[in-house]
Amino acid sequence: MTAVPAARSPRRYDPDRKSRIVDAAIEVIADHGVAGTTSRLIAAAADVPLGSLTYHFDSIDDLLEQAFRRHAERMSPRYEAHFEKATDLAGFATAVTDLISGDAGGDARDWAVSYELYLAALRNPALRGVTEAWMRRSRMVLERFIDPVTARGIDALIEGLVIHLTLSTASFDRADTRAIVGRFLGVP
Amino acid sequence: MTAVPAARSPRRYDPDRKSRIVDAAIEVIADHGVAGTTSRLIAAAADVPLGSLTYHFDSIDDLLEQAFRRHAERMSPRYEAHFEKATDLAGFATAVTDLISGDAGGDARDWAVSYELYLAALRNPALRGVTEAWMRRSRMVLERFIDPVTARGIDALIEGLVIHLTLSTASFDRADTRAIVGRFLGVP
Amino acid sequence: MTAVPAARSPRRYDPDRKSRIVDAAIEVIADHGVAGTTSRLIAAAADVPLGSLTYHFDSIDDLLEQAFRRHAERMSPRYEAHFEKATDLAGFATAVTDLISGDAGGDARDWAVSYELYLAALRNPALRGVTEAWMRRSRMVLERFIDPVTARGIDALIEGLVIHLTLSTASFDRADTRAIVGRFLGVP
Amino acid sequence: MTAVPAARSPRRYDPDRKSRIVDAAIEVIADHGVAGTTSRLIAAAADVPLGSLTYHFDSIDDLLEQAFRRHAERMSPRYEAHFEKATDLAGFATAVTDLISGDAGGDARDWAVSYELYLAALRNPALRGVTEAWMRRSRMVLERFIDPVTARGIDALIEGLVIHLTLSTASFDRADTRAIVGRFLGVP
DNA sequence: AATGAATGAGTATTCATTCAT
DNA sequence: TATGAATGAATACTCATTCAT
Repeated sequence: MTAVPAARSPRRYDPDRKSRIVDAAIEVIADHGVAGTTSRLIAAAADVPLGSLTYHFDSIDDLLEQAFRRHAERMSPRYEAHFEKATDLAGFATAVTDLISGDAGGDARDWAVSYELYLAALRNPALRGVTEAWMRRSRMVLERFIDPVTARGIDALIEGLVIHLTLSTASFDRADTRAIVGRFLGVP
Repeated sequence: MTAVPAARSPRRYDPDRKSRIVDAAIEVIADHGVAGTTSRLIAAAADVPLGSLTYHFDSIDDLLEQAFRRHAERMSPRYEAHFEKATDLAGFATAVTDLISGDAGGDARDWAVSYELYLAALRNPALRGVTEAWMRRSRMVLERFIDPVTARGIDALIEGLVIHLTLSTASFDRADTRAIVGRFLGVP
Repeated sequence: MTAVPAARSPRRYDPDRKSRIVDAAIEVIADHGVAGTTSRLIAAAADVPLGSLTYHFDSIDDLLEQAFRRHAERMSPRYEAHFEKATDLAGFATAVTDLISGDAGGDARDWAVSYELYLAALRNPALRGVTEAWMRRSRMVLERFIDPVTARGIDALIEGLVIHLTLSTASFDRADTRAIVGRFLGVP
Repeated sequence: MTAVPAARSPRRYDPDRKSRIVDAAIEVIADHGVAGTTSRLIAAAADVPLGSLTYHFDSIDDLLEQAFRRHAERMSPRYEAHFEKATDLAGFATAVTDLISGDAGGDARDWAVSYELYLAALRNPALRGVTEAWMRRSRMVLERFIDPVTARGIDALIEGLVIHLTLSTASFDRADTRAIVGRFLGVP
């Protein structure tokens, strides 16, 4: 006697839905920043109903945390791979320069999510673990080529130069970047 | 038993109220981040009624922009003053180290606001002018001691080290910082 | 002495809530005019929480549009039914007179909503379709008895007389109305 | 010792400011409707400070009432003048047709304000006097040519036709209007 | 006499979250 | 298990009006 003859649920058995939501959250953070990220935007990006979010996650903060965690865990291997082929200090300097100049895989969106993560971690201790792990892994890669203190310096240099590069509208000369890196490493 | 008319803060005529609101906004950004900044928080921090905000500012975005602008304009002179006393390259290296180690005036809150500004500028072109001006002034200070390319490197190094320092729970050795800076400047 | 938790209307599952809100909006427009219609008034009239309005409607303008649409669609059949029983021109003249004098179903509130619709349509093109459809249907009814040009005249006459009747505090003689209508139709 | 050397008040001695505000209110009603009319819009239109409104008027309702009153008092003489030159019934029919077709002075904005007045009067008894006076004067003009009952009919006919003409996107034939008027007056 | 700064009640709307189904 | 309707606190913002100057 009821009108609708069933057949509506368009997505039964959707095993990696939870994972897809996390990916969607990363995209939304990249596009709108944490400040502009809402449940609705994430649900829309993941193409799932709104209720699905609070079903799979305790809260939106929980979801954001998982999104940041995944982002960091995804960046680390890329970072590592980027330095894989470098064998000597000159090759390392080139790899660092590539990374800063954006010739590597990581694009502006990825960096933006990373900065969102940094800022979020500043206020949310639960995210400190994520940033610490990320920094530790990055530094371990760098320490394959240089001593720990210099690694810390190079790490910071990369961070700072990418930030300035991202913010600056003025063009940035690759040769300058190479010179800065070379100067720091003692590799002209 | 009826409602107490009580101390209705009779704050009429309050000349620099607008300015106070901008200051309050900077404080709220420092405490809660842009993502957590609301009209109510700012109004409470400035001790003004809610309506006062939209009377003095076109929108909350307008207010945030003015807050960031003031923050940047307040930081620049401090930055300049910090390097005032340095005369030679060794003194400069010490000043840079002081700045990074937080031995200078700028505290963690100031840096936090700066990073919020960076992130906001990433999405709001209106703020690009603010970040550009800030970076230009900083670099001009550094160029009193070193060539433009090196200045760019030191600028980035400061940025990156402060970020990592701020995020890291692990302690950071001042001597290490000095070593990194010295290495970059060729001042052991 | 503490706040009474009391009868928190546990109205979950309320199938035709959306429809009820539209009806409530029509009532509020009738009572307060478009100028005095607010979300809160509509929500109160429909006995739903405020958030329910923007859940079901994109905006209050969207809701008003749907309310006007429904009003027009509700009036047309009544209009048609009113002329159902008329068979000749004399009967038609009587029906027209009844309509104007308020002896028909439509009451002053209905007319008020119609005028609100007219005024709203003057500024909101999206409502033009509603008024056009309404006028087309009304005229089609009248054209069952008279030629299109005369129908246009009678339509206008009804409109104008009802407005004046509604606004006038002075009493209005039914015989006068009948005389006017008869004069126009050539039915003494 | 104070900074600003006076010389600021750009509008001292402004005797008909109050009158100008009333005119501005009429314009704002024409442009935005009563629903969209605000103190700020009126003040801006009159180029006076906001405080000037509540200085000269008890409230915004008081101002609106005066605006409507002036509008009606401005329309009546025009209405009268429009029929001045008509001498016989045929000339009268032409004048009525002109009025409806918009060939007379009154433009769409004036009619819009009139309808706003009608609707406002429906809910605000204070405005009834205005609409009554307006209708009385209009009818007196018409009664120079026709008997009171017919005048009432013609008055309503004009009202209704103008409304429909204003709302209709479809073009309206002047000859049709003339035919309708002629039919009513018995002037072919 | 005149005003612009100030106010707080009110506006529509957004939001993360709840919950009956 | 999964959802979409539902919620109410919170959001930014508007408003007519007040009032110290």
